[in-house]
Amino acid sequence: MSSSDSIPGLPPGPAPRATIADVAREAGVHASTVSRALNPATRGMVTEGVAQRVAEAAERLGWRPSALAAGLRTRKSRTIGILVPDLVNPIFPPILHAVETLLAGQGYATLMANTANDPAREALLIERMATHLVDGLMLASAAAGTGALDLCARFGIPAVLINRRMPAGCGATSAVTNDDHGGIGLAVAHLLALGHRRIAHLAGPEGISTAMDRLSGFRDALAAQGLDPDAAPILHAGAYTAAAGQAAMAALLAGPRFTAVAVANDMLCLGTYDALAAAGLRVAADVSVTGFNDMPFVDRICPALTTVRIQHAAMGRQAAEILLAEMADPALPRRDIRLVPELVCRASTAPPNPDAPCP
Amino acid sequence: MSSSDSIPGLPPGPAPRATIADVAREAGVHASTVSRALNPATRGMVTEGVAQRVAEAAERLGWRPSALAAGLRTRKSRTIGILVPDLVNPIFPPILHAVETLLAGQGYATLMANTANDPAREALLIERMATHLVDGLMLASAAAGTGALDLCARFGIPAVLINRRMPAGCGATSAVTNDDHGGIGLAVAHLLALGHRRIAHLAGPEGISTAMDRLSGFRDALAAQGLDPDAAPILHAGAYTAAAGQAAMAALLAGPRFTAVAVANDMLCLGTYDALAAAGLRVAADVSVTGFNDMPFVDRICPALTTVRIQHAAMGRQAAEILLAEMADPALPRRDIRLVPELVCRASTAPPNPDAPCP
DNA sequence: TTGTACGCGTTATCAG
DNA sequence: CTGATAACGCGTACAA
Repeated sequence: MSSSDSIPGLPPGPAPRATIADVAREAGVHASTVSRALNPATRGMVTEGVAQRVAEAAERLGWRPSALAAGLRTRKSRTIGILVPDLVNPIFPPILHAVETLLAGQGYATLMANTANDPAREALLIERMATHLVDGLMLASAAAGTGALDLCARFGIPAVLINRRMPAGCGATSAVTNDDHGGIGLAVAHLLALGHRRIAHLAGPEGISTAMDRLSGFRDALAAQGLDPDAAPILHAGAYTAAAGQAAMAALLAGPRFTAVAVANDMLCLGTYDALAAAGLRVAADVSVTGFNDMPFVDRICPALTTVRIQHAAMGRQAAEILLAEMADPALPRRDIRLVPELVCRASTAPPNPDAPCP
Repeated sequence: MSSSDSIPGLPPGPAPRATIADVAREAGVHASTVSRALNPATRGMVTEGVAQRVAEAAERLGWRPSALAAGLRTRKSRTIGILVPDLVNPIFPPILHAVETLLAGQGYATLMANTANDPAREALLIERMATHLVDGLMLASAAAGTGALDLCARFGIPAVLINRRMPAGCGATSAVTNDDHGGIGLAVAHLLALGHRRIAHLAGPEGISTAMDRLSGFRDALAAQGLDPDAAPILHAGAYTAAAGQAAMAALLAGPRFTAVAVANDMLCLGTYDALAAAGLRVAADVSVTGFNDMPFVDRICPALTTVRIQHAAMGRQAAEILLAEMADPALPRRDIRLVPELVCRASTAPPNPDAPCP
């Protein structure tokens, strides 16, 4: 009975896919021999001549192993999932790109999904990935607490965090993040060196680890220079969006005076530029602005943004490497990688202008 | 502290996945009944009470169906693949985002991969997706001919093209593209209305359908106004990158004079800006520039780019809808959707300046 | 070195 | 309406 016979009850598929049994028949060997001959790990168990015959037969029939059948047997899908909050946020594509490239090189397929920062959606997607038996999961979106990690644990899926850390104590998961604390310090040091003393901080949304780390880095950097962090104007934006940045910056401008602002995120800077323009202030000339991320094209905006560059690609690559390593050996100690950022000086910062308008 | 670190009574470590047989035992029915009760399509075949008991048992055991086992049986993985040339190119994230969102809503998982515009890599990735038994494939990267589509046909995988069309005659595949021909016409009409008569075209790489369509649209738009297309300076960039744009623009500037340039792609415009600056020319004031795509943040560059806006998200959404429809009914006629673009006027275009320097 | 036998978890079919 | 049974395609102890 040939496997290409139509199976009663199943719709007549257009493609009569060859199975391992077909290859076995074609090569004049048994199916298990085919399996051994074609699996690199077990090729040694078979005679050179047989291996060749099998390979030729497989080629002739255009046979492709079914990852589903193999996975069902091995409990491994050679598939890895990655969850990002919002693909349209330009910091994620480079990460995703690096991840996919590395995983593809190791023979893994990448299952991608957007959570839209919605915990319920995130949970649903994780379940779906569990259903698809992903071998590992990369979370760039675990903003809303430990729910996602709990799910991974329940499904027994190895996980790694990207650009996010859980609160201290929940350290059972590796994370690859940027050194946000030190990064914002670079920006503050730069502003101080330019002569600024009244520096504001436009912080990210409360509860997000990058926002908290950058805020504390900002305060510590001021304190290190003998300035009082409590005297600095500080405001949290509602989200990492241009609109939220504009609103927050407008509010900041209504408060105590400052000559420079260290912003927690490039996207917020776009709104910051708008708010300054609306207030009749010039970036750099009247108020210096620093960003964070060095996302694509901020070197092209007007004026070019001085910002803290994150190693996006390295982040994705390292996270993927760590995940693969922990999949191979779950007993491996968890890691907490902080990549070191770098300040990129452009045109949005300048010495304080004593003649600047009000703020 | 995680809530799931230990379930009392169960051994810690790798999660003991429940199977359908466990649920059947728990609910006191047969495995087939469980399958029927939990599958929305067959729920009607079981008693209400039984369905409820089964659902509860499944919930109690935390059972998740194995997509692998189900797929092995049904020959459907509820997974769809999407190939993009380069995730870092900002036109793709919105497309991918829209695709994933729509597919997720229909219960599909999205397998994503970068081809890096490498046909060999593309072929490998398609094979891998075939291996994973994707139910359909979306190709945003079929630049190098019909090889990809041949593979899909051989594996019997329904496919849809995004932002790319095959040469006429290869029309066995649906495609969702932008109306590139008409789109560049909008840009040319705008430049003509401003008073420009010597308009150049910085074209995209030869052999890419978007580049060819935009080029012919450019020529037709000139001809429609009684201008001679053959007199217009035209040069192909080597790739859709800023660097290629800069090189091509520099070459264009060395040729016959023009007061405006319709560029085939926003990314090329970035290089165009550089080349103009290097030649001591001001964008808009000396040479008007139009782009194509309206990719993120070109409204923020200096000067803000006048460009042709593509409906990226709609492109992804429509393509996904078409793919799902054709998967459901392969006999459906193939479609060739052209989305209509829109001109966005910003600051990179102005009336011709008679006093401009040389070009 | 190769063949045999079985199981991975699910669904389709047929019998009751 | 439900139970029993047989695939789906492959990997792998175990036997030969």
